[in-house]
Amino acid sequence: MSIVSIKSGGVAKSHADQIPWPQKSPAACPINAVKARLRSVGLRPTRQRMALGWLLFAKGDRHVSAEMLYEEALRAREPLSLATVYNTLRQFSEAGLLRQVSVSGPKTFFDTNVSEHHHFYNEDDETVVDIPGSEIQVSGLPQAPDGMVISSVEVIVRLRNADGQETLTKLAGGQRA
Amino acid sequence: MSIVSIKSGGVAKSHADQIPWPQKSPAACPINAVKARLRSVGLRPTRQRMALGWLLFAKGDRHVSAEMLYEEALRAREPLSLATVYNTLRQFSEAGLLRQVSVSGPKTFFDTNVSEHHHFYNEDDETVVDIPGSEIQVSGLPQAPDGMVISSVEVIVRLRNADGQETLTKLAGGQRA
DNA sequence: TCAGTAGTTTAGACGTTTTCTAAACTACGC
DNA sequence: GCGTAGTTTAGAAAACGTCTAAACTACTGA
Repeated sequence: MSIVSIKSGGVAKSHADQIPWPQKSPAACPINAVKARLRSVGLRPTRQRMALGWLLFAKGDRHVSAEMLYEEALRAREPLSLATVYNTLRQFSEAGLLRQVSVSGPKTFFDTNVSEHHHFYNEDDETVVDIPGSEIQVSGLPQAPDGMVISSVEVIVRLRNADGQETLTKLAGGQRA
Repeated sequence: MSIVSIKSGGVAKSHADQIPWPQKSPAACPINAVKARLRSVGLRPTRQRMALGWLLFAKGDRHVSAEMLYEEALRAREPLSLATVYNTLRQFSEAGLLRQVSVSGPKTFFDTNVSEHHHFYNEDDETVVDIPGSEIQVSGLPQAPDGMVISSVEVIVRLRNADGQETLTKLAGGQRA
């Protein structure tokens, strides 16, 4: 549970920062870049972690759940188990390579963009999207309570269909009042 | 639905079991107030819903999970099933009597304060607390994407122990890298 | 290069949280 | 009261994630 130092400026910004990621330069071999990244955070570059790292980081910003990533890996003919996907997502998050997004749906989402930014959450289809740009600002942040320290600040903007269709559908559905 | 927002001023929530419905009008009997509330959102005032409504709304602002509320109801000698608690929490939320809090832990939390305010989430003991006061402000809110409408804006401030003890303990635990 | 070792993966069992099902029950209008 | 639609319920089942122990593998040092 330590997304530890994504923020708050100073602290131990893992070695990952030293390795510039989405490279345009064709010179740097992506495979080696993934390997270097894993090494830099103390994770052995196994076949499975390389494959997942590749899927996660080679496509720019992504919001994935364990199940989504697992299926993607299978489609890419990378045999691995679902347990490995769960382990890997957790390890990547703890290492600061990923960030967990606080949407309280049934699934846990991970974001490959660990820099400061915020999210739309579409309640109707349960998807997560970055809020574009960076105009959004949180001011008047409170002190953390005694003995505690702020580990992250997240803004979730929840969205619904404008016409409320989905909501009505849902209401009409199951055993509701 | 606007009897809702009772501001808690650091109130000691020790044994508020006897504290009656917090309201100005002495005429209205608390029981009837719950009943009226349920009726006003189109829910039949059954024994179970009355009991849960009472537990939820008679004590000021609360953050409850289904399990917590279920146990509380049992302690209060209100026989009902866990399924009813889940159904009721969902129905109350859909009716706007409660608000779901976006903390992506294993449990879903519901807040009896549906007015605009934000939360601390303690990652170490998985508790939710209101951010006191209302200095916190979100500016530069983006437009909702086409066809969508903003249903809520939530700020989650995640907290950790300052010394990182808990985190280290947890790390030492399972099968980590 | 090779063996030892510590870290990793895996299938499947398991735990927890939540939803579903179908039968019994109940609030409410007439 | 009666009928009916809305509710509740226990238990089954689903969904999500973690754990276990055995097999596997990347790395180290010789």
